Amino acid sequence: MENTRELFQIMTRRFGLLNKNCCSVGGCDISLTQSHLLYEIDVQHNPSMQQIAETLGTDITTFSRQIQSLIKMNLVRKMPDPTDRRVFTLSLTTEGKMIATMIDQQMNDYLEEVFSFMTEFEKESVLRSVQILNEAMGKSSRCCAPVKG
Amino acid sequence: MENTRELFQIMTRRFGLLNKNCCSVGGCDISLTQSHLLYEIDVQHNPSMQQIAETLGTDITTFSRQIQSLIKMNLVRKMPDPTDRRVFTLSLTTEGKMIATMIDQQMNDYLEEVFSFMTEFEKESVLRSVQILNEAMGKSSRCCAPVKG
DNA sequence: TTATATATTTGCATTATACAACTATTAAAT
DNA sequence: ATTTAATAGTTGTATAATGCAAATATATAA
Repeated sequence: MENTRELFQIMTRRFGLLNKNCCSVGGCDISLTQSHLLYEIDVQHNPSMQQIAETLGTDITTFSRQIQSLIKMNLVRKMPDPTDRRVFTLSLTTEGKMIATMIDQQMNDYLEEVFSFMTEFEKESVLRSVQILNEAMGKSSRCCAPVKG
Repeated sequence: MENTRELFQIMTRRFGLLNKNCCSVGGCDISLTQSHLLYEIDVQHNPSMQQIAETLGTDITTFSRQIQSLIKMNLVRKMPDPTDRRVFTLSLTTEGKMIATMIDQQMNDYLEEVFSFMTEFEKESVLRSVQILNEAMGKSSRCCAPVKG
């Protein structure tokens, strides 16, 4: 009775709920979207606006405003690229880095709790599977290459 | 370098993108949220408004309006519960059922494509892992029990 | 039979989102 | 070199999504 889509539907919904809860840290109220921005800016090395917007599949105009509010919150810095004056590169401020780390920590804590209901063997298998899944989705032409409306 | 959170972050983002693309079927333009509503109404047996709203972690007032628009699109039916006149039970119309089935089919197609990049063994392992993950998240006190703001 | 709790809806305000049009800058074409 | 085309980003405007507060209707408890 449980088809493949059902399995993944439930999983993504649960992660959605998890994420919803996990982003308010240290008095700073971060939305789910914002936490994804912080995460991605942290991971990539001085990315441009376009880069992050594309990674996240967000319209650049929406993204521009999202960044504006993160700058206002003093979590993100926007620097003009010296080699191309059209481009701005993004980075986290000290405070932004701190918040990103806290969210990361909190998510890992949550995941640890989830893993506590598994055997060590199951945990390894799940981690490995997520990795495999990510790679496969990376190869797919349909995932991760957001087709604009 | 790839910590646990990172793995899951990437996975959920990719699924988010996948979902974004997969919900416009048969000329009918369904949003991601709406597809989740259709799915859940389909799965549960004549659920009440509250039931679905709670499952999805959506505020009941938002949900009320979401249902209103699905009714206007003739995808969902709302019937007064004979045993408790405060309650309305939800069900899919024939058309709603059709759309839900088409989305389900499309998602399964996408997933099949993703699986095509794996060995049969890996696929089995991934499916099993998602199942384990869902069960574990179900047991967690933090997932799936959306704590309101 | 009054008080309290539950299910749902509407008023209102806020936020998120995206398309179109704009500016500024760079790269390509001739 | 100079016009043309492409790229990066911002702002105007409109629309949709969301949620809190308050209201209505019904059910349950005191």
